[in-house]
Amino acid sequence: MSLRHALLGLLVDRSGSGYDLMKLFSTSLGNVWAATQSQLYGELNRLEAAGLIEVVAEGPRGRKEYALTGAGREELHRWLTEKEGEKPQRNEMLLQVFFLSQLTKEQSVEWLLHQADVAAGQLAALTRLDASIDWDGGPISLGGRLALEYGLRLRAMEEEWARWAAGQVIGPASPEGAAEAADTADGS
Amino acid sequence: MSLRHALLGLLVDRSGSGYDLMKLFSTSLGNVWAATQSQLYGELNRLEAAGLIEVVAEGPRGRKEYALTGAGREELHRWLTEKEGEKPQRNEMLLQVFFLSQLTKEQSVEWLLHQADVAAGQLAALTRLDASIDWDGGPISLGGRLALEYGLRLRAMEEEWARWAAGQVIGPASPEGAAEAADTADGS
DNA sequence: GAGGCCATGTAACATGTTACATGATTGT
DNA sequence: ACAATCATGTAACATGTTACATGGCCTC
Repeated sequence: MSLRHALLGLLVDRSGSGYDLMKLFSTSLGNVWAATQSQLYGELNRLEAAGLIEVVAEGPRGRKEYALTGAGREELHRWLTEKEGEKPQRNEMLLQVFFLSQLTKEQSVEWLLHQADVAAGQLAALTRLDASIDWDGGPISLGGRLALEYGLRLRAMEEEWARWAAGQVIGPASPEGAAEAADTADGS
Repeated sequence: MSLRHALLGLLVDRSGSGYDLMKLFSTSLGNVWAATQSQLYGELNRLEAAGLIEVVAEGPRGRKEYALTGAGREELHRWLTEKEGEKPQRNEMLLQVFFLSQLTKEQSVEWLLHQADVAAGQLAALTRLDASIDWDGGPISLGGRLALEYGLRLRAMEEEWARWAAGQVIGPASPEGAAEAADTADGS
């Protein structure tokens, strides 16, 4: 139930409407937590019913501007300090890796190099994002910087891993791969 | 809908009952894709209704042993070769990082070092797992090894990142942190 | 015959996705 | 007036979680 906490966190130091919050999910925050518009408005209503946020202003087009209540601030703090057990993990890419043997060696290598390219592309996108943000002393900026650095390290790791894995598939010594033996200069 | 594909993948080179498959999810495969017993039995029935698997034997206690059909094998292959757009990402730990400024510096550092310990523990667990598996020529073993290596690199990265992040929180130069200034020997 | 494992399932609920619906306001 | 953007919502469906229900088989 972390969408709830994402919303509380965003409302900590500025009030905003669902529409405002949506824009944050589509940009910076979307890199660590995704949410659809549909989900967001529903959750805002539930948060208000639970007394964790309240409407502090109403604007044109039915705009409702929300702010944290004391209870909301407490809940956010509780969530940040609790230690929880490990959550179930899911990584579709790794699931596919598990069953990579269903493909031919050539297909597997191609697949892994594609993953490397995807990771490289994500790394480039994060690098661009990094350059585009002015890291002045905003309140979210420390956390944002740390999260971004995680992303940079993660994608770099993924690219390296995928290229390494492609090498593993080809094999430390692949004697039967005669088709691609263009050069006979492999020593030792 | 990847639970479906996880089941297809597991049934590729050996038939098995829901109970058998459950055990795989609680051990090796559980590291990349989690599933509950409840979900699993439901999905098996749906897969059979869709003609992707079939009951090849019935045993005691209502045991039903499933095997892939041709259509199931095709679907698995399709899933492995399709290129899909990026899925919504969610990482609760990073979400918390985003809002770390709600804690004091001391609390933030403690929190980050705790994350480092968690990652280190996971790394140790994977290392133990690695040592316990005999990597003979099983059909799943190549994919399993690659996935495990990903996990090892990921957790190592996470630990390093968390320790680095703790350093960032303390600050490149923290003039007002007088309490911990035990040594005055910081050069430059 | 009793306890432990084998084996499958249902029900209630929470969370997330996709598509659609509705309309106000602003700028040109 | 027209389009773009602002703004909130509902409905149907898919996926995932937790708890409970039911009973057969095997070994000691």
